[in-house]
Amino acid sequence: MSNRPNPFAKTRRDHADETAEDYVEAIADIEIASGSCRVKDLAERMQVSHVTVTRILSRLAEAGLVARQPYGPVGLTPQGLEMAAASRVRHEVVVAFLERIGVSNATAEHDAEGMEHHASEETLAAMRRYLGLIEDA
Amino acid sequence: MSNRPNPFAKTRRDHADETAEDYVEAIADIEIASGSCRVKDLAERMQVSHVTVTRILSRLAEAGLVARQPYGPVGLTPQGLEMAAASRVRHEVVVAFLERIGVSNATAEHDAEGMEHHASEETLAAMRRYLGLIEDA
DNA sequence: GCAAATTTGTAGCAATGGCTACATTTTGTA
DNA sequence: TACAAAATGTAGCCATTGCTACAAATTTGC
Repeated sequence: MSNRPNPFAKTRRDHADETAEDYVEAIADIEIASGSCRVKDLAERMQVSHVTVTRILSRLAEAGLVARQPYGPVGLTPQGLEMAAASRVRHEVVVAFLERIGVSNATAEHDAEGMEHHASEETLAAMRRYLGLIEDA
Repeated sequence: MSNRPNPFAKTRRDHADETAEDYVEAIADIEIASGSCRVKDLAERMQVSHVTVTRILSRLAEAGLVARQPYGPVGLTPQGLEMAAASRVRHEVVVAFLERIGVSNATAEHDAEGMEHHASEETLAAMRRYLGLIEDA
């Protein structure tokens, strides 16, 4: 049909949460790749100024996701690590799924970055099923 | 692998453009469903206050996507109609695709609302291919 | 036709995320 | 060690998108 009363909405509400997930995931990646994560690393990765990174890190620190000292490296709290793990799983599922249907790795990585925040558990389950990661009907 | 240098980024830049597409698409839908679109209709649909709608419409009007007069109905310019058509096509592809892999209609509609803005042409092409809408390898 | 209800507009506040410019701290190196 | 370079922090600006509260216009209903 053509009607879509309001099945969606809310889509543009939780950008802050998406940002938190993106940063937490990036921090985990950078720590793994480089041993430690610095503000500069995040600024390069997110392609924003170090100022923006600093402000967002402050908010994440208040939220208990990130731990750090002035001029020091950026670390994740247990809560942050948990979020990073969950984000990573979702990211990898979406990337693998896109690649499976024929999308190049580069595009899959790019698109997944934005799509992973909007894929519900039901959709992720469907993707896993398609990938053969689970067996149920 | 574990490395994702910066293949993505930019994801959280163009929220304003996403908003424009969402509103333009909603306006087209509402016009079709009700004959005309009012500020109040958009407020209900987007689940925000009428104030937010009014301000966003002002911006869209400046951008040449929307045409309207004070206290009057909301209309789309030719440019707005074009954007709405493109958005609708993408939306329908994503919804149909999600349903095809086993996602319920309600969830497909919901998830598509957020995902459609992050699906590149390459990914949309892969979805169409999967749906059998195009034939090329 | 006029009062009440509904709709829309405007003012002004908050949070988020961009930025530049400038200050400060740390690091690296001569 | 001392100075230069690099990395961070801070101040302050802008745009976007939420909101409530209040004003004005439009529609409805009697």
